[in-house]
Amino acid sequence: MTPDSTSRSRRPDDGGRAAGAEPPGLRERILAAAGALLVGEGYASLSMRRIAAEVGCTATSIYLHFENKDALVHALIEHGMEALHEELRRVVEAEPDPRRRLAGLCRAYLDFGLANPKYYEVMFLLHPERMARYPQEKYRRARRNLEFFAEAIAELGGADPTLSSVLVWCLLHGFLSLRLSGRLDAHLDPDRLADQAVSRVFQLIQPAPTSPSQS
Amino acid sequence: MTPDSTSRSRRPDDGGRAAGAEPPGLRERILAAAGALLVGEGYASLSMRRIAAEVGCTATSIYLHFENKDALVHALIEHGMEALHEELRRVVEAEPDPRRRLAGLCRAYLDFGLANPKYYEVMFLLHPERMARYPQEKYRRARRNLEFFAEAIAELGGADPTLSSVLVWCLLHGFLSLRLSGRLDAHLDPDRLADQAVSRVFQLIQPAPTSPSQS
DNA sequence: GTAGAGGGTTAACGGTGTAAACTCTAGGTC
DNA sequence: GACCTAGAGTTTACACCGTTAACCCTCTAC
Repeated sequence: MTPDSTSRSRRPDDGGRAAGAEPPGLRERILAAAGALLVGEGYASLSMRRIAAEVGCTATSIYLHFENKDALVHALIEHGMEALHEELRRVVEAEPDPRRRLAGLCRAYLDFGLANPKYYEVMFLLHPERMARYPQEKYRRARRNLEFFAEAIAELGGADPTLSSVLVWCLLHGFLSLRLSGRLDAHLDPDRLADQAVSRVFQLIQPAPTSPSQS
Repeated sequence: MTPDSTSRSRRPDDGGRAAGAEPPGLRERILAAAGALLVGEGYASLSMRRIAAEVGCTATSIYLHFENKDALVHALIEHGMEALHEELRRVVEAEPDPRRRLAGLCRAYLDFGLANPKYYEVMFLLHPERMARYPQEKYRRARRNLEFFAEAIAELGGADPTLSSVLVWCLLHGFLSLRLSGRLDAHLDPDRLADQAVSRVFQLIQPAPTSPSQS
Protein backbone atom coordinates (compact mmCIF):
# COMPACT_ATOMS: atom_id res chain seq x y z
CA MET A 1 0.00 0.00 0.00
CA THR A 2 1.60 3.18 -1.09
CA PRO A 3 0.09 5.80 1.09
CA ASP A 4 -0.21 9.08 -0.59
CA SER A 5 -3.11 11.04 -1.98
CA THR A 6 -3.12 13.30 1.06
CA SER A 7 0.57 13.48 1.72
CA ARG A 8 0.33 15.14 5.07
CA SER A 9 3.43 14.62 7.12
CA ARG A 10 5.77 14.53 4.16
CA ARG A 11 9.21 15.14 5.50
CA PRO A 12 11.27 16.20 2.54
CA ASP A 13 14.43 15.74 4.58
CA ASP A 14 16.16 12.75 3.16
CA GLY A 15 13.36 10.29 3.17
CA GLY A 16 12.27 8.90 -0.11
CA ARG A 17 10.29 11.35 -2.05
CA ALA A 18 7.37 9.33 -3.17
CA ALA A 19 4.47 10.85 -5.03
CA GLY A 20 6.06 10.90 -8.43
CA ALA A 21 3.51 13.36 -9.60
CA GLU A 22 2.98 14.56 -13.13
CA PRO A 23 5.57 17.34 -13.43
CA PRO A 24 9.15 16.57 -12.48
CA GLY A 25 8.74 18.36 -9.16
CA LEU A 26 11.16 20.91 -7.82
CA ARG A 27 13.21 18.40 -5.88
CA GLU A 28 13.87 16.32 -8.96
CA ARG A 29 14.66 19.39 -10.98
CA ILE A 30 17.15 20.54 -8.36
CA LEU A 31 18.83 17.17 -8.39
CA ALA A 32 18.95 17.10 -12.16
CA ALA A 33 20.39 20.60 -12.34
CA ALA A 34 22.94 19.80 -9.67
CA GLY A 35 24.03 16.67 -11.49
CA ALA A 36 24.31 18.52 -14.80
CA LEU A 37 26.25 21.32 -13.16
CA LEU A 38 28.57 18.85 -11.48
CA VAL A 39 29.28 16.99 -14.68
CA GLY A 40 29.52 20.12 -16.75
CA GLU A 41 31.52 22.45 -14.57
CA GLY A 42 32.84 20.42 -11.70
CA TYR A 43 32.27 20.43 -7.99
CA ALA A 44 33.81 23.87 -7.56
CA SER A 45 30.93 25.40 -9.48
CA LEU A 46 28.29 23.50 -7.57
CA SER A 47 26.90 26.31 -5.46
CA MET A 48 23.40 26.65 -4.15
CA ARG A 49 22.96 29.90 -6.03
CA ARG A 50 24.19 28.42 -9.30
CA ILE A 51 21.86 25.46 -8.96
CA ALA A 52 18.97 27.73 -8.12
CA ALA A 53 19.68 29.94 -11.10
CA GLU A 54 19.80 26.90 -13.34
CA VAL A 55 16.52 25.56 -12.05
CA GLY A 56 14.77 28.90 -11.91
CA CYS A 57 14.18 29.28 -8.20
CA THR A 58 15.97 30.95 -5.35
CA ALA A 59 18.82 29.43 -3.43
CA THR A 60 16.84 29.24 -0.24
CA SER A 61 14.13 27.18 -1.88
CA ILE A 62 16.59 24.34 -2.09
CA TYR A 63 16.56 24.19 1.69
CA LEU A 64 12.90 23.22 1.56
CA HIS A 65 13.91 19.98 -0.12
CA PHE A 66 17.39 19.35 1.26
CA GLU A 67 18.58 19.94 4.75
CA ASN A 68 21.73 21.59 3.49
CA LYS A 69 24.28 21.39 0.74
CA ASP A 70 25.79 18.21 2.13
CA ALA A 71 22.43 16.48 1.95
CA LEU A 72 22.11 17.50 -1.67
CA VAL A 73 25.57 16.22 -2.46
CA HIS A 74 24.76 13.01 -0.63
CA ALA A 75 21.82 12.55 -2.93
CA LEU A 76 24.14 13.00 -5.90
CA ILE A 77 26.53 10.49 -4.39
CA GLU A 78 23.72 8.04 -3.95
CA HIS A 79 22.79 8.47 -7.57
CA GLY A 80 26.37 7.81 -8.58
CA MET A 81 26.57 4.79 -6.30
CA GLU A 82 23.51 3.35 -7.92
CA ALA A 83 24.96 3.84 -11.38
CA LEU A 84 28.22 2.20 -10.35
CA HIS A 85 26.41 -0.66 -8.71
CA GLU A 86 24.41 -1.18 -11.86
CA GLU A 87 27.57 -1.39 -13.96
CA LEU A 88 29.10 -3.95 -11.64
CA ARG A 89 25.91 -5.95 -11.35
CA ARG A 90 25.76 -6.18 -15.10
CA VAL A 91 29.25 -7.67 -15.19
CA VAL A 92 28.44 -10.16 -12.47
CA GLU A 93 25.38 -11.37 -14.30
CA ALA A 94 27.14 -11.64 -17.62
CA GLU A 95 30.28 -13.46 -16.50
CA PRO A 96 29.98 -16.82 -14.82
CA ASP A 97 33.72 -17.49 -15.06
CA PRO A 98 35.20 -16.02 -11.87
CA ARG A 99 38.47 -15.03 -13.46
CA ARG A 100 36.91 -13.09 -16.28
CA ARG A 101 34.30 -11.79 -13.88
CA LEU A 102 36.92 -10.34 -11.56
CA ALA A 103 38.77 -8.77 -14.45
CA GLY A 104 35.49 -7.40 -15.75
CA LEU A 105 34.63 -5.94 -12.37
CA CYS A 106 37.97 -4.18 -12.19
CA ARG A 107 37.64 -2.82 -15.69
CA ALA A 108 34.09 -1.68 -15.02
CA TYR A 109 35.16 0.11 -11.86
CA LEU A 110 37.99 1.89 -13.65
CA ASP A 111 35.82 2.70 -16.63
CA PHE A 112 33.17 4.16 -14.39
CA GLY A 113 35.70 6.48 -12.79
CA LEU A 114 37.25 7.49 -16.08
CA ALA A 115 33.88 8.02 -17.75
CA ASN A 116 32.39 9.99 -14.85
CA PRO A 117 35.34 11.75 -13.25
CA LYS A 118 33.27 14.46 -11.57
CA TYR A 119 30.93 11.94 -10.06
CA TYR A 120 33.81 9.77 -8.96
CA GLU A 121 35.46 12.72 -7.27
CA VAL A 122 32.35 13.52 -5.31
CA MET A 123 31.77 9.89 -4.44
CA PHE A 124 35.26 8.85 -3.39
CA LEU A 125 37.68 11.74 -3.48
CA LEU A 126 36.05 14.60 -1.62
CA HIS A 127 37.89 14.75 1.59
CA PRO A 128 36.16 14.74 4.91
CA GLU A 129 37.04 18.26 6.05
CA ARG A 130 34.90 19.66 3.34
CA MET A 131 31.85 17.53 3.85
CA ALA A 132 29.91 15.78 6.51
CA ARG A 133 30.64 12.09 6.28
CA TYR A 134 28.42 10.33 3.84
CA PRO A 135 26.04 8.42 6.08
CA GLN A 136 27.57 5.11 6.99
CA GLU A 137 24.27 3.41 6.44
CA LYS A 138 24.28 4.39 2.81
CA TYR A 139 27.63 2.79 2.34
CA ARG A 140 25.86 -0.53 2.38
CA ARG A 141 25.55 -0.28 -1.35
CA ALA A 142 29.26 0.40 -1.63
CA ARG A 143 29.89 -2.63 0.52
CA ARG A 144 27.68 -4.72 -1.70
CA ASN A 145 29.93 -3.68 -4.53
CA LEU A 146 32.91 -4.99 -2.63
CA GLU A 147 31.05 -8.23 -2.09
CA PHE A 148 30.93 -8.69 -5.84
CA PHE A 149 34.70 -8.61 -5.81
CA ALA A 150 34.97 -10.79 -2.72
CA GLU A 151 32.76 -13.48 -4.22
CA ALA A 152 34.82 -13.75 -7.36
CA ILE A 153 37.99 -13.81 -5.29
CA ALA A 154 36.60 -16.57 -3.13
CA GLU A 155 35.72 -18.64 -6.18
CA LEU A 156 39.25 -18.16 -7.44
CA GLY A 157 40.69 -19.43 -4.18
CA GLY A 158 42.11 -16.06 -3.23
CA ALA A 159 43.34 -15.31 0.27
CA ASP A 160 40.85 -13.91 2.76
CA PRO A 161 38.34 -12.74 0.16
CA THR A 162 36.94 -9.89 2.21
CA LEU A 163 40.34 -8.44 2.95
CA SER A 164 41.59 -9.10 -0.54
CA SER A 165 38.62 -7.33 -2.02
CA VAL A 166 39.49 -4.24 -0.02
CA LEU A 167 43.07 -4.39 -1.22
CA VAL A 168 41.86 -4.64 -4.79
CA TRP A 169 39.69 -1.63 -4.14
CA CYS A 170 42.70 0.23 -2.79
CA LEU A 171 44.66 -0.50 -5.93
CA LEU A 172 41.87 0.50 -8.29
CA HIS A 173 40.88 3.55 -6.31
CA GLY A 174 44.48 4.58 -5.86
CA PHE A 175 44.97 4.51 -9.59
CA LEU A 176 41.81 6.49 -10.26
CA SER A 177 42.59 8.97 -7.53
CA LEU A 178 46.06 9.71 -8.87
CA ARG A 179 44.92 9.66 -12.46
CA LEU A 180 41.93 11.93 -12.01
CA SER A 181 43.88 14.44 -9.98
CA GLY A 182 46.58 14.56 -12.62
CA ARG A 183 49.31 13.32 -10.33
CA LEU A 184 50.61 10.53 -12.50
CA ASP A 185 53.76 11.12 -14.42
CA ALA A 186 52.80 12.50 -17.80
CA HIS A 187 55.27 10.16 -19.50
CA LEU A 188 53.35 7.08 -18.46
CA ASP A 189 50.66 5.66 -20.65
CA PRO A 190 47.57 5.63 -18.44
CA ASP A 191 45.81 2.98 -20.47
CA ARG A 192 48.69 0.58 -20.14
CA LEU A 193 48.83 1.34 -16.45
CA ALA A 194 45.15 0.57 -16.08
CA ASP A 195 45.57 -2.69 -17.98
CA GLN A 196 48.50 -3.66 -15.82
CA ALA A 197 46.60 -2.81 -12.65
CA VAL A 198 43.78 -5.11 -13.69
CA SER A 199 46.03 -7.99 -14.65
CA ARG A 200 48.14 -7.69 -11.50
CA VAL A 201 45.02 -7.93 -9.38
CA PHE A 202 45.26 -11.69 -9.74
CA GLN A 203 48.64 -11.65 -8.10
CA LEU A 204 47.47 -9.28 -5.42
CA ILE A 205 44.80 -11.68 -4.23
CA GLN A 206 47.13 -14.65 -3.86
CA PRO A 207 47.82 -15.75 -0.31
CA ALA A 208 51.19 -14.59 0.89
CA PRO A 209 53.88 -17.24 1.11
CA THR A 210 53.68 -18.87 4.51
CA SER A 211 57.09 -17.63 5.51
CA PRO A 212 59.02 -14.72 4.09
CA SER A 213 62.22 -16.76 4.39
CA GLN A 214 65.07 -16.12 2.05
CA SER A 215 64.19 -15.39 -1.53
CA MET B 1 72.73 49.02 -8.97
CA THR B 2 73.38 46.59 -6.20
CA PRO B 3 70.35 47.11 -4.04
CA ASP B 4 71.98 46.33 -0.77
CA SER B 5 74.57 44.17 0.87
CA THR B 6 72.01 41.81 2.26
CA SER B 7 71.75 38.55 0.39
CA ARG B 8 69.34 39.51 -2.30
CA SER B 9 69.63 36.40 -4.38
CA ARG B 10 67.70 34.32 -1.90
CA ARG B 11 65.06 32.61 -3.96
CA PRO B 12 63.29 30.68 -1.29
CA ASP B 13 60.58 29.52 -3.57
CA ASP B 14 58.53 30.72 -6.44
CA GLY B 15 60.12 34.02 -7.05
CA GLY B 16 59.22 35.39 -3.67
CA ARG B 17 60.29 38.79 -2.62
CA ALA B 18 63.74 39.24 -1.31
CA ALA B 19 62.38 39.56 2.21
CA GLY B 20 64.37 40.01 5.35
CA ALA B 21 67.06 37.79 6.67
CA GLU B 22 67.87 37.93 10.36
CA PRO B 23 64.47 37.74 12.07
CA PRO B 24 62.14 34.98 10.96
CA GLY B 25 60.71 37.31 8.35
CA LEU B 26 57.07 37.65 7.58
CA ARG B 27 57.15 35.07 4.81
CA GLU B 28 58.53 32.41 7.12
CA ARG B 29 56.09 33.36 9.83
CA ILE B 30 53.19 33.05 7.40
CA LEU B 31 54.37 29.62 6.31
CA ALA B 32 54.81 28.49 9.89
CA ALA B 33 51.38 29.75 10.89
CA ALA B 34 49.79 28.14 7.85
CA GLY B 35 51.44 24.82 8.64
CA ALA B 36 50.37 24.96 12.26
CA LEU B 37 46.84 25.90 11.28
CA LEU B 38 46.70 23.08 8.76
CA VAL B 39 47.91 20.48 11.23
CA GLY B 40 45.81 21.84 14.06
CA GLU B 41 42.51 22.58 12.40
CA GLY B 42 42.63 21.07 8.97
CA TYR B 43 42.53 22.46 5.48
CA ALA B 44 39.01 23.80 5.86
CA SER B 45 40.24 26.31 8.43
CA LEU B 46 43.17 27.41 6.35
CA SER B 47 41.91 30.80 5.26
CA MET B 48 43.98 33.82 4.44
CA ARG B 49 42.29 35.79 7.19
CA ARG B 50 42.84 33.06 9.76
CA ILE B 51 46.51 32.83 8.87
CA ALA B 52 46.86 36.59 8.97
CA ALA B 53 45.21 36.77 12.37
CA GLU B 54 47.55 34.08 13.65
CA VAL B 55 50.61 35.85 12.35
CA GLY B 56 49.47 39.33 13.32
CA CYS B 57 49.13 40.97 9.94
CA THR B 58 46.33 41.53 7.47
CA ALA B 59 45.14 39.02 4.95
CA THR B 60 46.26 41.09 2.01
CA SER B 61 49.80 41.28 3.31
CA ILE B 62 50.13 37.62 2.52
CA TYR B 63 49.81 38.53 -1.13
CA LEU B 64 53.05 40.44 -0.90
CA HIS B 65 54.83 37.15 -0.28
CA PHE B 66 52.67 34.65 -2.14
CA GLU B 67 50.99 35.12 -5.43
CA ASN B 68 47.76 33.68 -4.11
CA LYS B 69 46.44 31.02 -1.80
CA ASP B 70 47.42 28.22 -4.14
CA ALA B 71 51.01 29.38 -4.10
CA LEU B 72 50.98 29.32 -0.34
CA VAL B 73 49.52 25.84 -0.28
CA HIS B 74 52.11 24.77 -2.83
CA ALA B 75 54.80 25.91 -0.44
CA LEU B 76 53.21 23.77 2.27
CA ILE B 77 53.06 20.84 -0.12
CA GLU B 78 56.72 21.28 -0.91
CA HIS B 79 57.50 21.22 2.78
CA GLY B 80 55.56 18.02 3.16
CA MET B 81 57.22 16.50 0.12
CA GLU B 82 60.58 17.22 1.61
CA ALA B 83 59.64 15.59 4.88
CA LEU B 84 58.32 12.50 3.10
CA HIS B 85 61.41 12.30 0.94
CA GLU B 86 63.57 12.47 4.02
CA GLU B 87 61.72 9.57 5.61
CA LEU B 88 62.12 7.44 2.52
CA ARG B 89 65.73 8.40 2.05
CA ARG B 90 66.43 7.31 5.58
CA VAL B 91 65.00 3.87 4.84
CA VAL B 92 66.99 3.54 1.64
CA GLU B 93 70.21 4.36 3.41
CA ALA B 94 69.53 2.03 6.31
CA GLU B 95 68.46 -1.06 4.37
CA PRO B 96 70.78 -2.63 1.85
CA ASP B 97 68.60 -5.70 1.47
CA PRO B 98 66.17 -4.88 -1.32
CA ARG B 99 63.36 -6.94 0.08
CA ARG B 100 63.47 -5.34 3.48
CA ARG B 101 64.11 -1.98 1.86
CA LEU B 102 60.98 -2.21 -0.26
CA ALA B 103 58.92 -3.26 2.73
CA GLY B 104 60.45 -0.44 4.73
CA LEU B 105 59.65 2.08 2.02
CA CYS B 106 56.03 0.97 1.95
CA ARG B 107 55.74 1.15 5.71
CA ALA B 108 57.41 4.55 5.81
CA TYR B 109 55.03 5.87 3.17
CA LEU B 110 51.99 4.59 5.03
CA ASP B 111 53.33 5.81 8.36
CA PHE B 112 53.93 9.25 6.94
CA GLY B 113 50.34 9.47 5.77
CA LEU B 114 48.93 8.17 9.01
CA ALA B 115 51.15 10.40 11.13
CA ASN B 116 50.50 13.55 9.10
CA PRO B 117 46.99 13.12 7.74
CA LYS B 118 46.39 16.81 7.12
CA TYR B 119 49.62 17.19 5.22
CA TYR B 120 48.94 14.04 3.26
CA GLU B 121 45.53 15.34 2.28
CA VAL B 122 46.94 18.56 0.97
CA MET B 123 49.77 16.78 -0.80
CA PHE B 124 47.89 13.95 -2.46
CA LEU B 125 44.17 14.16 -1.82
CA LEU B 126 43.11 17.69 -2.61
CA HIS B 127 41.33 17.41 -5.87
CA PRO B 128 42.14 19.51 -8.84
CA GLU B 129 38.96 21.53 -9.09
CA ARG B 130 39.82 23.24 -5.90
CA MET B 131 43.39 24.08 -6.62
CA ALA B 132 45.66 24.98 -9.45
CA ARG B 133 47.72 21.96 -10.33
CA TYR B 134 50.81 21.67 -8.24
CA PRO B 135 53.55 22.67 -10.66
CA GLN B 136 54.65 19.64 -12.60
CA GLU B 137 58.25 20.67 -12.21
CA LYS B 138 58.00 20.35 -8.47
CA TYR B 139 56.82 16.82 -8.79
CA ARG B 140 60.36 15.86 -9.57
CA ARG B 141 60.87 15.19 -5.91
CA ALA B 142 57.80 12.99 -5.86
CA ARG B 143 59.21 11.15 -8.84
CA ARG B 144 62.48 10.67 -7.05
CA ASN B 145 60.50 9.02 -4.30
CA LEU B 146 59.08 6.61 -6.82
CA GLU B 147 62.58 5.89 -8.01
CA PHE B 148 63.43 4.62 -4.55
CA PHE B 149 60.69 2.07 -5.01
CA ALA B 150 61.65 1.29 -8.58
CA GLU B 151 65.24 0.62 -7.63
CA ALA B 152 64.34 -1.87 -4.96
CA ILE B 153 61.89 -3.52 -7.31
CA ALA B 154 64.55 -3.80 -9.98
CA GLU B 155 66.95 -5.41 -7.55
CA LEU B 156 64.24 -7.88 -6.64
CA GLY B 157 63.72 -8.81 -10.26
CA GLY B 158 60.26 -7.33 -10.38
CA ALA B 159 58.48 -6.70 -13.64
CA ASP B 160 58.99 -3.34 -15.35
CA PRO B 161 60.26 -1.54 -12.25
CA THR B 162 59.02 1.91 -13.24
CA LEU B 163 55.54 0.70 -13.95
CA SER B 164 55.52 -1.56 -10.94
CA SER B 165 56.57 1.28 -8.68
CA VAL B 166 53.57 3.28 -9.83
CA LEU B 167 51.27 0.35 -9.14
CA VAL B 168 52.72 0.03 -5.66
CA TRP B 169 52.12 3.73 -5.21
CA CYS B 170 48.52 3.25 -6.32
CA LEU B 171 48.00 0.53 -3.76
CA LEU B 172 49.56 2.47 -0.90
CA HIS B 173 47.92 5.73 -1.83
CA GLY B 174 44.58 4.04 -2.36
CA PHE B 175 44.73 2.62 1.11
CA LEU B 176 45.68 5.95 2.67
CA SER B 177 43.09 7.82 0.66
CA LEU B 178 40.27 5.52 1.72
CA ARG B 179 41.52 5.28 5.27
CA LEU B 180 42.01 9.00 5.83
CA SER B 181 38.66 9.87 4.36
CA GLY B 182 36.94 7.34 6.58
CA ARG B 183 35.61 5.27 3.74
CA LEU B 184 36.87 1.89 4.89
CA ASP B 185 34.44 -0.44 6.51
CA ALA B 186 34.56 0.19 10.23
CA HIS B 187 34.64 -3.54 10.90
CA LEU B 188 38.02 -3.95 9.29
CA ASP B 189 41.18 -3.65 11.29
CA PRO B 190 43.12 -0.91 9.53
CA ASP B 191 46.46 -2.02 10.93
CA ARG B 192 46.03 -5.52 9.63
CA LEU B 193 44.97 -4.09 6.30
CA ALA B 194 48.09 -1.95 6.17
CA ASP B 195 50.27 -4.93 7.01
CA GLN B 196 48.61 -7.00 4.34
CA ALA B 197 49.01 -4.24 1.80
CA VAL B 198 52.73 -4.10 2.46
CA SER B 199 53.24 -7.82 2.29
CA ARG B 200 51.15 -8.22 -0.85
CA VAL B 201 53.29 -5.63 -2.58
CA PHE B 202 55.76 -8.41 -3.32
CA GLN B 203 53.14 -10.27 -5.27
CA LEU B 204 52.02 -7.13 -7.03
CA ILE B 205 55.45 -6.53 -8.52
CA GLN B 206 55.81 -10.00 -9.99
CA PRO B 207 55.66 -10.23 -13.75
CA ALA B 208 52.32 -11.45 -14.96
CA PRO B 209 52.18 -15.00 -16.27
CA THR B 210 53.25 -14.93 -19.90
CA SER B 211 49.77 -15.72 -21.12
CA PRO B 212 46.52 -14.87 -19.38
CA SER B 213 45.61 -18.53 -19.49
CA GLN B 214 44.18 -20.15 -22.55
CA SER B 215 40.83 -19.31 -24.11
C1' DG C 1 -15.22 31.27 6.12
C1' DT C 2 -11.51 30.60 8.34
C1' DA C 3 -7.41 28.34 10.11
C1' DG C 4 -3.37 26.16 8.97
C1' DA C 5 0.30 24.29 6.52
C1' DG C 6 3.54 23.85 2.84
C1' DG C 7 6.22 25.88 -1.10
C1' DG C 8 8.29 29.96 -2.23
C1' DT C 9 10.34 34.60 -1.72
C1' DT C 10 13.33 38.69 0.00
C1' DA C 11 16.78 40.39 3.05
C1' DA C 12 20.47 39.63 5.80
C1' DC C 13 24.68 37.57 8.40
C1' DG C 14 29.18 36.10 8.59
C1' DG C 15 32.51 34.02 5.91
C1' DT C 16 35.67 33.42 1.66
C1' DG C 17 39.67 34.86 -1.94
C1' DT C 18 41.39 38.76 -3.95
C1' DA C 19 42.16 43.49 -6.33
C1' DA C 20 42.80 48.55 -6.01
C1' DA C 21 44.21 52.33 -3.73
C1' DC C 22 46.35 54.27 -0.01
C1' DT C 23 49.98 55.08 3.82
C1' DC C 24 54.21 54.73 5.93
C1' DT C 25 59.06 54.06 6.14
C1' DA C 26 63.88 53.43 4.63
C1' DG C 27 67.47 54.40 1.48
C1' DG C 28 69.85 56.91 -2.32
C1' DT C 29 71.00 61.11 -4.75
C1' DC C 30 71.43 65.98 -5.47
C1' DG D 1 68.47 69.17 4.28
C1' DA D 2 65.23 68.34 0.27
C1' DC D 3 63.57 65.28 -2.93
C1' DC D 4 62.50 60.86 -5.05
C1' DT D 5 61.65 56.10 -5.18
C1' DA D 6 60.62 51.43 -3.90
C1' DG D 7 58.57 48.35 -1.22
C1' DA D 8 56.00 46.53 2.93
C1' DG D 9 51.70 46.80 4.98
C1' DT D 10 46.95 48.58 5.56
C1' DT D 11 42.16 49.96 4.47
C1' DT D 12 38.45 49.37 1.70
C1' DA D 13 35.79 47.07 -1.40
C1' DC D 14 33.92 43.45 -4.58
C1' DA D 15 31.77 39.33 -5.78
C1' DC D 16 30.99 35.31 -4.27
C1' DC D 17 29.71 31.45 -0.69
C1' DG D 18 26.30 28.55 2.74
C1' DT D 19 22.75 29.46 5.67
C1' DT D 20 18.98 31.66 8.63
C1' DA D 21 14.94 34.47 9.73
C1' DA D 22 11.03 36.60 8.45
C1' DC D 23 7.50 37.13 5.33
C1' DC D 24 4.00 35.94 1.53
C1' DC D 25 0.88 33.37 -1.20
C1' DT D 26 -1.97 29.60 -2.40
C1' DC D 27 -4.26 25.52 -1.47
C1' DT D 28 -6.85 22.20 1.53
C1' DA D 29 -9.82 20.72 5.69
C1' DC D 30 -13.12 21.51 8.58
